[in-house]
This record gives sequence, C-alpha cells and structure tokens, in this order.
Amino acid sequence: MTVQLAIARLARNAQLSSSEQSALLDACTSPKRYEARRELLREGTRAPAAFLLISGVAARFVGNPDGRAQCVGYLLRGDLCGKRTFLSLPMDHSVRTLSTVDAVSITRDAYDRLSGTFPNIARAFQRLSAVEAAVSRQWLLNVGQRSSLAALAHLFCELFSRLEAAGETVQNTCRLPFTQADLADALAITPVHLNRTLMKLRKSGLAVLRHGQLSILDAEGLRTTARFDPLYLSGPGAQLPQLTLTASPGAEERRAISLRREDPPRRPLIV
Amino acid sequence: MTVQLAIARLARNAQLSSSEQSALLDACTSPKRYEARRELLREGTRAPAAFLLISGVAARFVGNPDGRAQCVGYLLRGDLCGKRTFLSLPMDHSVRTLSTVDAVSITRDAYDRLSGTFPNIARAFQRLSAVEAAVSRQWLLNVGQRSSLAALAHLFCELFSRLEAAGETVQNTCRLPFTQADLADALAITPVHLNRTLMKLRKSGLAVLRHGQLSILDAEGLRTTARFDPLYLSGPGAQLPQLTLTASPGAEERRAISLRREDPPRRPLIV
DNA sequence: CGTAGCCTTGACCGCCCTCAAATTATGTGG
DNA sequence: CCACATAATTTGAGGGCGGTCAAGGCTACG
Repeated sequence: MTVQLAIARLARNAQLSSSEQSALLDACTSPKRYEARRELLREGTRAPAAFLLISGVAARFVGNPDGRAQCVGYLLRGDLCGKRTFLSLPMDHSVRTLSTVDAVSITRDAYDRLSGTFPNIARAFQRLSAVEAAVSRQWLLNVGQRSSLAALAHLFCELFSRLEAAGETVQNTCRLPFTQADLADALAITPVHLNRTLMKLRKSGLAVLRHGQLSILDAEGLRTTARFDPLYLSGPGAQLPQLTLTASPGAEERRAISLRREDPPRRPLIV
Repeated sequence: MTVQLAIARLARNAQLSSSEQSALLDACTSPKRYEARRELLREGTRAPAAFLLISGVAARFVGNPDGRAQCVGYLLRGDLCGKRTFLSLPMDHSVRTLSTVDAVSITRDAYDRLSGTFPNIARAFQRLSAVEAAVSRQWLLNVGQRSSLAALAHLFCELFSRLEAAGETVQNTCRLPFTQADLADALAITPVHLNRTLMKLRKSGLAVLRHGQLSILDAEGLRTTARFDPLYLSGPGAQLPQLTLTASPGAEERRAISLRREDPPRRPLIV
C-alpha cells in the first residue's frame, strides 16, 4: 500500500522510528480517493478530521469572494491538512484537490491517543507546521518582492525539491498535474501573465512546463534566478549535525555564500 | 510586573489555568530590555531560546539581500518568537525590534520540562503558531490580491484587534511605535506609495495615522474597505462551543452568524 | 469529428515604482 | 528656549510591470 510511502516520507522529514510509523499507520483510516477539483476542507468550518495526502496534489485557498482566488500553499504526498482540528480551531482557509487525490484521515481522537503515547509524533506534526510557515513566508516574498520570473522560478524550485523528497521526480522532471491558472493563483498574478512568464523561462532555457510536466533544464540557473536557498524547507539533514550553526559567525558564513552566489545580482535572466 | 500581563494575554487566547500560568512564569527568565532596531534572532542560526514579548513591537523579516526588506509578521505583547528552537529547527527569518522592547526568554530545556508537565501549555504554543499561520495567509492576500488601500485597511484592522486583545488600545486609538517605512515593508510597497495610501485613508475619513498614533475614525467603513473578518485571529471565544458547526451547511450559517456577530462585539472601535 | 477547456498572443491601460525635492518632526547641545 | 542636524513625512513627474479585454490556436476527450 502506498500509504506507507507517504508515511515514510513524513517520517524521513521528522525522524520517526519504525514503531512510531506503524502506530501512525494504525491511526489512519483506509485511503480514500477524491476526484480533482473537490473541496476537502472548507473555510469557516471545523474539520471532522485531518487529511494525510497519499498521492496527487491539493491546495490551500483563502476565500476572496469578490476577487481572484488566492492559493496559499500546495499539499503533496506526505503533507497534512486540517491539523487545526487537533487544536479545536476552525479552518481559516479551504483545501481543494487540484488533481485526483488519495488521502487518509486522522480523527482528532486518534491523534490525541497517538500523541499521548508517542510524543515524537506530535513533534513531527509540529515540525511539518513549522516548515509550512516557512514556506508561507517565502510565498510572501514571491508575491511581494520578486519579479514574476523570479517568483515562478522560486516556486518551481520549491515544488521540485518537495516532490523530490516525496519521491515523485524522474531525473530532472516531475509531473505538475494542474493548470497554469492554478500556478497563477499561487503567485497572485493573472493566468495571462503567468503564461508570458512561463514563456520567458522557456526561452531562457531554465525550465519548461508542458502537458503537466515540469522539466528543469538548467538547475543552477533556475536557482540563481530565484535566489533559491533550500534551507527553509528543512529537508532531511537540515536538522542533522552537518549544519552546526549555533551563533552569528556561522550565519555570516552562510549569508556570504548566498551573496557570492548572487554575483550577477539583478541580471540572471538571459534572453 | 508586566510579565504577568503578557502571560495573561497569552493565557486568555489559549485558555491556560492559573497554575499553568504561574508555571509558565517560572520558566521565564527575568525580563530584559532591548533598544529599538536591534536584532533578536537571525535567519540561518539556531536561536538559543524563544522570546516572549512583554511590551513594544518587533517584526519578523525574511532576508532579501539585494531588494527591500520583507516584513512577514508583527510581534506584540504576549507573542512568542523563536519557537522553532523547541523543534531543533534553524531560523528561516530574522526578528528585529521596531521599538524599545521588553522581553523574557524561554530556553528549550525550560520548555521541555514545561510541556512534559503541562501538555496544555504546549497546546497553547501550538495554537499561537496556528494563528500566526492564519495571519500569514491573510498577509498573502494583502500583498497579492488587495489594493494598497484595502491592504492597509486590513493591516490596521488586524493590528488594532490584536492590540486590543493585548490591552494596548485606548478608545478608538492605539500606538504604532514605528515608521511608515515599516508599514511599507509589511505590505510590500514603497514608503512613498504607503504614504499616498495613508493620505487616501485619511481623506476618506476611515483612519488616521500620525505621530505614531493610529485613530480609527470609521470602524465599520474600515472593515468594509478591508473585507476584514476577525475569525482568523481566533480571539478569545472563537474556540468556545458557541459555534458548533461541523459540516458544510454549517459554514453558511457561520458566515451569517459571524456577520451578525460583528454587530456589537466587534464594535470596540467606536469613537 | 466536434466540443470544451486550456494555452498563447496582441493592444492598451493603470497602479505602483523610481528619482527628486520640499516640508515637517525629533533630538541635541548651547 | 533656541539653533542646528538628522530623520521622517509629504508631494511631484515620469516610466514600467503586470492587469484587462479580446481573439485565435491547441489538446484532450467523448
């Protein structure tokens, strides 16, 4: 069953032991399939349970009755949504599937039992939330500061990294099973302008998105354009001792590296 | 000591018993004063401890070496920053004071002892993080979808509501002890444009910001302009059983209720 | 083979940015 | 209390990124 795959992915990020993994598995309902464009959670309601994504892609949206929809996060294999139920908080956003999705549910009771017995699982969930918050902050940079080209490049870097961690990449490609309009919702630009930006990325030879398939042609160039620093994703290894920065000096180092990488600062976009 | 004030504010939002409050108090170091424009936490480092704000205002920033700074959140009395240390995660953003700030520290060891004995305190901290995430999503709407006028109005509504909960409002006014440039960083616009937007708000008679003092002149008009729905702030009462909606039909109800509920309760900003 | 949705491209417009200068707080020493 | 220096706020003129409206081409799927 692919549920294990999703849990394994979650476990890798959060360092769960195998007994913890199987306990988590037991707490899940059996997987259920949801068709594309279906609402899983609705803003303003209390979710009956949280969802753990097994396959497919879903997205978080904050309602904007009069304007365009604003996507505020993507959910990939191994991601959780509806964790707010565990805290008795109503949803402040909706969650909709973008593609066909397989997901399992975790009820609040199941979570309470689980976290009582395995505090490390509660920590794992908190870590997921912390990383989501970091992603959210990067999205704020995307829509606020970066040019549409840099923002799109950054989003592609993020998605590819996360899909890679979820084991959903093949070589330098991955499937993005949703429309350009969905990407536009994430970057807070119009579908028309997203398309133009996509063309620019294509013509500069950095990446190509076609038929729902993303191909990274020039990873280094893409990262440079996006000023992408994967630290915020806290991938496996991020909390391992390889990065032993405990004080400012280490930070200076890291910053210096990232600055040097920016050598051609505002000129990364070759035509 | 005003530490109690901050903890009481936190406790109100998170429903801490008085014994839990005093345990939390014991876990804090004695308050320390930080001058304005000082860095409390640095991106890329592991924080030695978390900070609980007692007074003043601080802000989270994600580094943008070449561009303008992007503020991704304000910290007011009763807010915590550096919670990532509790999860062994490095900082993905910096925290700087905007005004003179009093704050206490909570070390990771203190937190671990605390959360072992009082799981409800751990829940309270998680709830704070969940609300911060919701605020972050609203900021994404601010910079992505709303006009600069609506965004500024929304930010004022948010700040006033939170300062009200923190007991830092007087009638329809509150102090915002930072510059227009700081507000511009939060809305991802230039100080020049923020100033023009501020003028528009002033001329439309909705709100006035002058000499670091915000005055709400037309609360209803401001909320309408901003499409402000305070639900996402999960103020005291939001998680109380008065709203027992569990499914989609309930959502419609809630929206109606919450609109009705805004009549008196969210009316603290009368002149 | 037809239809519907998605993608692509063109022309024009407005919000916000940039650069620049004037005016007004804020704070400091005399 | 005043003179001065510095920072913050305010206003003007002009330009560009991305939005809007619209039409045509492509793809998937029945």
